[in-house]
Amino acid sequence: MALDERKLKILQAIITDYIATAEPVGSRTIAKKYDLGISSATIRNEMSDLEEMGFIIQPHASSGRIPSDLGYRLYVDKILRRQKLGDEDKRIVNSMINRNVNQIQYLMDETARLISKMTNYTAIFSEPVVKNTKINKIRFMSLNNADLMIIMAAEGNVIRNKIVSVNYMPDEDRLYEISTVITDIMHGQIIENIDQSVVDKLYSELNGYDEIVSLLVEFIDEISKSSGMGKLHFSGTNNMLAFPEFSDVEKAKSLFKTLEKTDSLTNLLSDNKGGDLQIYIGNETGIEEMKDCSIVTTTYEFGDNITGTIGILGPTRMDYSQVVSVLSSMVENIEGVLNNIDEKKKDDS
Amino acid sequence: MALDERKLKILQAIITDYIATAEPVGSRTIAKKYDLGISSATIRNEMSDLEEMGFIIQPHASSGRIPSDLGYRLYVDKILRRQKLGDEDKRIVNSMINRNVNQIQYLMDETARLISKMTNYTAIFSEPVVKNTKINKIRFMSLNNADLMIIMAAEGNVIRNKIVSVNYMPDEDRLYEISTVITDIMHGQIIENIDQSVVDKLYSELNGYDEIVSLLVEFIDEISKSSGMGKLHFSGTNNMLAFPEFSDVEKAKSLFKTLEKTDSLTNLLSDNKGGDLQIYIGNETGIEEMKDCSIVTTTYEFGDNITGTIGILGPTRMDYSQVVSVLSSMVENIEGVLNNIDEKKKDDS
DNA sequence: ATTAGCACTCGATTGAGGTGAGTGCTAACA
DNA sequence: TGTTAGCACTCACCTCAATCGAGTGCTAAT
Repeated sequence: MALDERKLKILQAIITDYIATAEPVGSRTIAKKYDLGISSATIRNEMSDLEEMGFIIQPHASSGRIPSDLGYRLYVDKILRRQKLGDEDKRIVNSMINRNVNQIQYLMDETARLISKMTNYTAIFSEPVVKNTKINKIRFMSLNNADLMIIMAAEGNVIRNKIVSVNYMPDEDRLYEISTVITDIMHGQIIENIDQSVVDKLYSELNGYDEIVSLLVEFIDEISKSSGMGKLHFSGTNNMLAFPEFSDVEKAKSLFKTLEKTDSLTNLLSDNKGGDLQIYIGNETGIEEMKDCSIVTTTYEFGDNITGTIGILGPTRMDYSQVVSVLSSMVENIEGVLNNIDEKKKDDS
Repeated sequence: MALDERKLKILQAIITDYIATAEPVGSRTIAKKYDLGISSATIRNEMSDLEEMGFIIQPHASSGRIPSDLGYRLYVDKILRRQKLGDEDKRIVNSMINRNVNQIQYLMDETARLISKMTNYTAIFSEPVVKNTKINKIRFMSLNNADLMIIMAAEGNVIRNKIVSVNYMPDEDRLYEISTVITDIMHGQIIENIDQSVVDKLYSELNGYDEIVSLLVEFIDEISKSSGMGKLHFSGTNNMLAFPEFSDVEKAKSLFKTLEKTDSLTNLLSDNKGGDLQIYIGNETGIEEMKDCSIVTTTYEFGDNITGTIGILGPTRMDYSQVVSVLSSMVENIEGVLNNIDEKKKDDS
């Protein structure tokens, strides 16, 4: 059985309608609402074929059809075309991004909020991963005579800090000198690749400050060991409650629980090895509780390193065309900003 | 009509049962389950009185009674006695707190998570408020030749930082000198009280660095102006979905929406002017969407300054005795830790 | 190949009883 | 005079059957 033009059009009509209504779509509805020039009976025949091919499903005999995961997949692969963002949206995105050029964390947070507002789905992003990036500077700041804050700045203004307790606290000037020495040694080093030779060098050049060096090494170690992906953040999870798919509180609760223990989700997101958008439909997510959900992910990067993943979570009947266009424009914009920072960094002495 | 011992006992039985079941409580249930030595008919008479006095409500004629806001209020004021935490809980709390002694933000976050886990309600806390506290140190860190990070450490290891763009970037040594001068001027100043004379002093002693000084002043200004209360954080909002009160998705959605726009909630929390626990029952919250919820709040403080509020949100029929005991023990523990930090600070030169 | 027509299916809605938990009232009792 | 047993009554909720209607599959005509 061939998947001709007409079948595709009918499938598209079913998906479009189902995205809007969340109700099974019948042949008559399509004949009336979508101007295909054929009667409901013909559509019925075609639908019967589409069902046999696995693109649509009848929830129960004698009800309309809903798209299957495979149907969405076909839609995404064959039919979906990227739309451009509207002017209004563009304006909002730009103003948001310009206000936050300096801090990636904020930028991502705001981006997620914006995405969830624009799409009414849930935005997910992983914190920028630091371990693949280069160290820029290390500084110390004594908070009192026992607590010392270690501050690390990495590529792209990514900041990490930790407060540690020390037995012996050097005075401020000495701390500054130490941090200068350390920065000299570590500047430009890729965090993950720091090995014993670097550590040895730190110890030998900073004789008498073994305590601080060992705390620093521990700090770097923690960052390096932190799982391949940063912590996940969500925005607009409440939006999920608006979908009839989750009008059953039990279902909503189980979804939220799944979102909370993030490991499986983290795996999913880290699956995207850079490059283009990735779309997981229904069971393709591999997560039982998300069989009625789809996730669209993409990565944002700068320099030579992938820094994080960003994605949109919605019901399987989500408006893929909107989601794809929003997501890709956002990433484009973010990367523009990040690369600007990157340029500036390269000028640095 | 007097509120005698027996009426109180009946009220307590109604509340206890309703907390457990979320179902209206009838006279026969009480006669059977609670050993009050009187018949259901007598209880009915007493319940009729209690209703007349406004402590309980009949959702519809001929159903059991449920406690009114006033009833819970009476319960909280007259009947409630603090319980002690169990040993297991104590162990968990202590190990959590010891792992996080250094960073208040983390400490609060973990505390909230713990509270929501222990109670199955929702924990709320406001970020420590900095503006009433004293500045400890100011440092700068150049990230590249255009971006400068300003770091402020305040009392109790509260850290704030901001990345700003500068036209002229002094070299590292000079930045260090500048920060030393600034710290000399500002150390010990209460953020909110910084006035023009201090600002003038900064400008005059740092001739030639007007740009950086003005950015610093702006930064301090932002912190000082930031509303009287820090950003709100939640933990365990999903727990609310488990309560039959919110088995209607619409209700859950409206509650979550309310939590998102935090202004009214912030007002409520900041109402607690230090001191003891405060309990808002149902409409006492003054928030329409929370008429079925109660909030128990308290403040944690150290030094001479109130630093933040922490609270528990649950349905009006929440287990007040548990909530109160958990909350007060947690705060006791937190304050123990914070005051330790404080001690250390005082030793600082 | 397409369409109109028709019988059929089955989920959703509606309405009528029935059920049971609970009340209020009254009269009897200690 | 406070307490209790008994009884009629109320009302949310459940169940079951009838009905409705959106939708299908099949067949025969175009």
